[in-house]
Amino acid sequence: MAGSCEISNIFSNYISAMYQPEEAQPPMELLAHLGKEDNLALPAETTAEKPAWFGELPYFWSKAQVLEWISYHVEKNKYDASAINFSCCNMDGYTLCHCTQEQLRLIFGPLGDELYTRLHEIVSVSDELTWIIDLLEKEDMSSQEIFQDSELGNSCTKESLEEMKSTNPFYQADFSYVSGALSPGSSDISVSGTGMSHSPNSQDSGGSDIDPDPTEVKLFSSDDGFADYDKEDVKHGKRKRGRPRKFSKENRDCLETKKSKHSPRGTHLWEFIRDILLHPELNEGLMKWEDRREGVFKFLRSEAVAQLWGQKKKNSSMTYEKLSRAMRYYYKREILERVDGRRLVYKFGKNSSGWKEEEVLNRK
DNA sequence: GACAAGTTTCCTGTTT
DNA sequence: CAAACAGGAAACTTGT
Repeated sequence: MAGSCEISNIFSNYISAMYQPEEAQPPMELLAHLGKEDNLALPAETTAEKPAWFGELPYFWSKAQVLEWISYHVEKNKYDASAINFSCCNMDGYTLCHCTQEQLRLIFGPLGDELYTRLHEIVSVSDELTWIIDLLEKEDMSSQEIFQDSELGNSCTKESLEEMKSTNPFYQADFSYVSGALSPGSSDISVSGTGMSHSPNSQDSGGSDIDPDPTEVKLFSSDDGFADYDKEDVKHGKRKRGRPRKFSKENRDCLETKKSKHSPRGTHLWEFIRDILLHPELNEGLMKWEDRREGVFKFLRSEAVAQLWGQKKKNSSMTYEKLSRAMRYYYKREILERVDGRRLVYKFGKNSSGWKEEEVLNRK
């Protein structure tokens, strides 16, 4: 997995590149819409000098940003910092996000609860970004328990926490090492893998036609109960046209964990595609630029991309065929342009944005 | 509840 | 022949 700084760049890049056209939402607003001015927004006069952690999601904070964030809350709460074991604060945002409330309480005492709450308020705005976070999570899933992540070089190790358990007066409860404490609803997809994790193969040999990759597609495939609802009906003849209902609202609510009431706008297919292309380090050979300047790109593993899109939309029956129909609708709106004679190749049109190198760089 | 936007699903036919 | 492309038609989801 990439270092956290790198990911942090990816992330800010992602945020800034995202949903720019109509919404024109700068990152600041993205976070500020939390509305609670005391948890994020700073006093008006300080906003010219934003703290390092502001404007980025905690998951991607560096150690320095984490420290700054902690200091901010220590100060804000007039908390007696002498009670804090700062040797345990040497963690990056990734680690911080994985701390349970108990762990934070263990490290920070009563302030831990406050930190936990604040942290997750910030994190909860990241719903629209969770597909990337999910990918990162899954990439990491196999590799370690986060507190042992030598790459991150955290001094807040499992051992040190264990040790604190016995010595720290704040310690009250058991904790597990990985809590998956990201934004609520971020992982209700319950995937066991995207098929993207560490597949050094990703036959970039120019063809998607080898796409199928059955093992991989199987990984995507659904346990979520929506998947095959229609196949039977199709076989047996009549089936309503168009998208069938999945479940009644009640049933769906039972199956899904809580999700923010209105899923954020900006989850458009072309943006999803663009963002995959903008983060080759994350897309692991799903797609590639054919002509970066011109915005020409190609699906390398079309079915895998479709599955990923399906995951994002919680629709496990997504296929490239359906995805491509949606892509074709973009021709009329000039979000995409046709590329004749080339299979699986598309081109961004004049009504798309955020993919050009200048645009991406300018927002860094 | 109506409406619009953006898909999603299905289908038939064509091209590669 | 299979896979991809094209587009019409209709249904669905979500936000306003």
